[in-house]
Amino acid sequence: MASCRFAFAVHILAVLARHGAGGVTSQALAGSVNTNPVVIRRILAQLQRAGLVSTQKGAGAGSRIARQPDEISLGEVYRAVEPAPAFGVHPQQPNQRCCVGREIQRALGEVFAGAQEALEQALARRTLADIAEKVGAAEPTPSLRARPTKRKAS
Amino acid sequence: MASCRFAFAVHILAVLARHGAGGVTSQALAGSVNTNPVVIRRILAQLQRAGLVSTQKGAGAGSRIARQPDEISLGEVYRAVEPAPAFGVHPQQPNQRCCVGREIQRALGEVFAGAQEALEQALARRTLADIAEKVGAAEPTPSLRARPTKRKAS
DNA sequence: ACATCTGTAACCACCGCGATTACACAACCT
DNA sequence: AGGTTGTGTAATCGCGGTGGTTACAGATGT
Repeated sequence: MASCRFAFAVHILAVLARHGAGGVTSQALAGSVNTNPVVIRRILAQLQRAGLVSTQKGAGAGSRIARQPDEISLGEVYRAVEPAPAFGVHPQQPNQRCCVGREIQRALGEVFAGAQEALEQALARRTLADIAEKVGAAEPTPSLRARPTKRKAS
Repeated sequence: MASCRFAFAVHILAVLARHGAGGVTSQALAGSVNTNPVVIRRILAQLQRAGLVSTQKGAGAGSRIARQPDEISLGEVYRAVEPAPAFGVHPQQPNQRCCVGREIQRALGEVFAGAQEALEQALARRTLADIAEKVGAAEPTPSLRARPTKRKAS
């Protein structure tokens, strides 16, 4: 799993948690994450499907968090954004004439399932509130809105 | 982590565990995994560096397992073969003018480390002997060797 | 010497991902 | 209604990683 979608999703939710009821546009979120608004909207769409976020369209629109931050576990966020399993198996079928090749996939499947389970349980023990707390010591973000030009990282 | 190197590595070690002291060539292993011998040798090189396997070069060469199967945990195999962490972070630096952007990486780092730890511990609880046991119910593999060279009781 | 097999470099094709552009649609405002 | 703003989504591009393949030097037993 080399994707950073999960990191982006947690970042987005952390910003939304800080803003509470105030809607935040994808462009503003893109400004904080430092990426393109479309990338944000793609992740936002996944979070909507999972019921973690609600988005209002049209003028003066924006997204807001759909639940209390302490009721959103990072395990949920992970599953919302990374539906594929973290482990890959043989791309080609192993040699069925070899007894190892015949049975290895089943054996590996059990191991992978156990590891995936452990991973998700570890994530499930943390909530978005834990993240927001670590981040929230500072003052509210100034000038998240109104990013007229697209500039590279400072 | 979409790579299947870990699956290949476990497969290779399972075959070696079955063959015990008899050396198995990369070509024979490739026949069981159903891939190219070079792919096998690449993984074999990593397993050698980790001290899990010993290889003899030259004519009539081959690889054999370097420890008892019940003393090789899958966590070791995982670390030998997948040195990179399973979680990716922001490819670009987040916006440092946003308090979330400033702190999110540290917060995510802690979470990721915990999840990675849980994953590796889950793998560490299984050994190669567990895999070999699930696989080993059947009879020894016939005709794993491709070329009619040395005939070794398999 | 010879045959065999490993180690490694080099190269290719493919896939997934993030970034970007473009455009249709929705909602709010005057 | 019309204009403005912002979402949803498709299409495309470039990049990096990965498995597959070929090629070749070096090691080693017979």
